[in-house]
Amino acid sequence: MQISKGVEWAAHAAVLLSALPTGRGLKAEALARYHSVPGPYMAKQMQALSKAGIVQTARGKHGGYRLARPAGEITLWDIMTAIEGSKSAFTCTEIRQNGPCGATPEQCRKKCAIAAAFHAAEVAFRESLQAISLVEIAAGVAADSPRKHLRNVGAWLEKEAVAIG
Amino acid sequence: MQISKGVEWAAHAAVLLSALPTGRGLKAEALARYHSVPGPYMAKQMQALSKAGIVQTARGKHGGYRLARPAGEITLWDIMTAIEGSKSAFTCTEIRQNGPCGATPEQCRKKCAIAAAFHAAEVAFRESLQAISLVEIAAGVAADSPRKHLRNVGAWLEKEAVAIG
DNA sequence: GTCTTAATACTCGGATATTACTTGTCCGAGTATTAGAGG
DNA sequence: CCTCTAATACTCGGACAAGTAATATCCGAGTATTAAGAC
Repeated sequence: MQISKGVEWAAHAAVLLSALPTGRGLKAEALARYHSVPGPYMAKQMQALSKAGIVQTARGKHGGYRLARPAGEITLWDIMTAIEGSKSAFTCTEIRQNGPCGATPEQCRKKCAIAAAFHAAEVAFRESLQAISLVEIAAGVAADSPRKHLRNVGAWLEKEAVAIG
Repeated sequence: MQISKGVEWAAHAAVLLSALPTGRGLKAEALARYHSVPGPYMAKQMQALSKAGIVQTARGKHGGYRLARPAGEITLWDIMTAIEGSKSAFTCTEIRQNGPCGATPEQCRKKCAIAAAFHAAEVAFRESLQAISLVEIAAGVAADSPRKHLRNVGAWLEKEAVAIG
């Protein structure tokens, strides 16, 4: 039960992109530099977000990443599944069918009770994350930041942002 | 985000132990044989349950494992944390403090908004699992099993069970 | 001066090593049985 | 025949390899710029 570190990076990167006006973006190297994380691995996470349709990309000299849809329509669950994959955390190997008292096929119509309990818990986890979009995250971050810090971030973004149509 | 296979095995083993009357238990080899899983690895999971205080052990010739408390007081969350450890799935590395616009220490009084959202989701996950005890699992399994199968299991348990004081 | 074109510089994308962890296995520590010898 | 003792057989407990996935990295594919050359 371990969430990949890439999820954290991708989430922070997405929040940063959400601070940009529509039509502007950042290149992978800038996203990595902003948080002082290894550039190539950051790029790998951004590729995953791209394949999941969360960010749009532009190649070439003025290339970079921008959000593919409004920040309010991108949840933390979207980002997590983009990086980790959408397979469920608990995988039932149906060991109830094994051994001297193995369950008969007709008993297995219904899902194994243990698997069902874990899947219900995962649903609760998913719904909690689906309730949080980049907008709420950005608002929370802004509320905790002094005005001076927000100005610094704004200036940095203005310097690094590129136009992506 | 992957739950160890050992959690599944330990959960099934605990449910099996809950079917025994108080004061009786099973040895690790029997638990493994019941589900046709590798014996030594099954034993490893049982050791984890033992260290977590979920099962009591007896060594020696008539050794084995029995539940340490009533099945109604053992939840799936207990079993999962016993195997996987109780550290949270999302680890915040505080990358918001890095880079050219790193957050100042006073901003970090409050938890990072992203980490807070993930931890809230984990709480929902945990509470869902804490609501399910071995009793509910056993009841669900029994409801789906034909009478004949339950008799087979009962006979097998009677044959393999050992007395553990 | 203007248009075409080819070279170029800079970006993303996928394939490639390295490390950490889960999975699977082994041998030593510990205890009730039990066989045997002595009383 | 009973009791004490020591050997024994069987269990759990922690230490030890093998396989797999996460982490970190590199080089090739693709595009806007741009500079040169022809008209």
